[in-house]
Amino acid sequence: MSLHEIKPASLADNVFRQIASNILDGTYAVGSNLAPERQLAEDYGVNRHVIREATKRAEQVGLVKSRQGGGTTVQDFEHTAGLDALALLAEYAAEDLAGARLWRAGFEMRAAIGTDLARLCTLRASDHIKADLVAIAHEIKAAPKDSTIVALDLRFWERMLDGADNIAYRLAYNSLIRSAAQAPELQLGWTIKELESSDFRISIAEAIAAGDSAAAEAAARTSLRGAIAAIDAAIAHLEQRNDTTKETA
Amino acid sequence: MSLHEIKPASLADNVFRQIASNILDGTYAVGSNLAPERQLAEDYGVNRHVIREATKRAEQVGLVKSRQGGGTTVQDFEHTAGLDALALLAEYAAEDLAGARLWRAGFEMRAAIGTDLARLCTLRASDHIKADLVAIAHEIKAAPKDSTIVALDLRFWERMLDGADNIAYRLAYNSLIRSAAQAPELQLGWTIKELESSDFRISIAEAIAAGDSAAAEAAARTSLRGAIAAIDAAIAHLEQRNDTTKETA
DNA sequence: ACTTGCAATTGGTCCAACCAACTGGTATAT
DNA sequence: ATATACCAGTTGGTTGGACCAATTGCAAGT
Repeated sequence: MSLHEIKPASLADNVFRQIASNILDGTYAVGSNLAPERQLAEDYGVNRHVIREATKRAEQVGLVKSRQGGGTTVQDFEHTAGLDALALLAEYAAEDLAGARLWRAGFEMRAAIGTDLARLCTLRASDHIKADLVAIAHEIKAAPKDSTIVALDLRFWERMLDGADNIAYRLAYNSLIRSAAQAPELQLGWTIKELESSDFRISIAEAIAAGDSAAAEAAARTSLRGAIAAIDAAIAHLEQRNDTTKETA
Repeated sequence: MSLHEIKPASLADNVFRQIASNILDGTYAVGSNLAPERQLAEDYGVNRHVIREATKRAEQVGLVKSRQGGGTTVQDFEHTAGLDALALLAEYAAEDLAGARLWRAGFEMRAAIGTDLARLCTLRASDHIKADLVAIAHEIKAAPKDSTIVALDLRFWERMLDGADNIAYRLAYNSLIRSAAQAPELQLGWTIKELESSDFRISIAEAIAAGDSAAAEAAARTSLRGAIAAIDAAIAHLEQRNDTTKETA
């Protein structure tokens, strides 16, 4: 069993999470000001420095913007926050329609990146890396369908990132992983669904090893879109239920 | 002319930048500890709270990790940082080989996302948005090739993001924009090169409006890879020059 | 050689000020 | 009456010093 890392949860950490969640779920309106630091300090019962640390982190993510003398303004995170904010969104997302849309967004991005990763890997990866990919793909096929397979899949991706030599993809992938880590059980479910609908990455790895970038791209596309159809179905179902609820209301 | 936003550059801001740059360029070895906060405070000639604010921001980005009593450790940002870190990398990147690779990485990701964005837009965007896209595409064709065209292109993307309804792409795009903003002149150059090699987004917009997702995808792919070839050429040139330098050394 | 335990180190938090930019209202000048 | 200038309050930025709490490493004891 893999215990979750114990979260230290410093005071500033907690305050940051609360502020972030209030912004992300719309409790704090865009354009409005946060309460003054001194006020927040009193409200949360902590020192002002703790508040400052939290708001500064929020500013780093792009959730707020502070101006000396002018207060701290809530930003429109959809226009100001970077991909790092996705993990925060995932943290507070429920298992509802919004949550499903979030997962779909993440998987769609994963598919797009993964497809290009396969192409670039074919063009740039060393033979050593290509051989590794084939080996890992076979391991995945043989692995039990629990967290083991997720871990192996991560290794596969890691190797793809090594081979593709693209720092943007690498960092984006880290962001996606962080987001997915917010709901490990969902991640396991969707990942297995994705792998079931393909031959476990083998076709990707072999196309890369064979130097056929078009085939690698196609294999990756097919494979990585496996889970998306399932999520789409879940979304359609939730949307339908929502409509029904509205009608009966 | 558009003046750059005046940077307030608080003390913590400066410290953060220095720490970040030292980590990103490898001056601070991965796994090593930063100097203690009290020491850094003395070194930089600022209060310890300022140092804390800076290191906390660095921790938020994934550059370091602090443990009470145990010091602040430099992380391997390629494995711990998210896409937000790309803008930091871009900030300190020179116009050399590493810088060119960074730009290529960003444009490759932009192409991958943009291609899928076009596909999703075709499937999900409202007629209103689709009409907007066509209109903007024509504006781009008529626009003068200076910062005007970059601004218009941003609007085009913004509309694509609206239509595709994918929050991950939206946030990733923000990260990319932030990175590109670090070198506006380069951005202008590559963007024009990209637009020159296509018919100015019009084929994308029309395919989307026509509801032909495959055509939209293909048009986007073709168009968005325009600049990459040029960057590839620049990289090849720089690599060759590097090799020559080594030989003569 | 191993364990135990204290003491130094180092990040986390608090308190109490003061500085500096911004905001809004009031008084003054036109 | 409008516009300008100014002042005082608000609010983020910075400082200094102190104490708490987790970690680390050396030293004493077995």
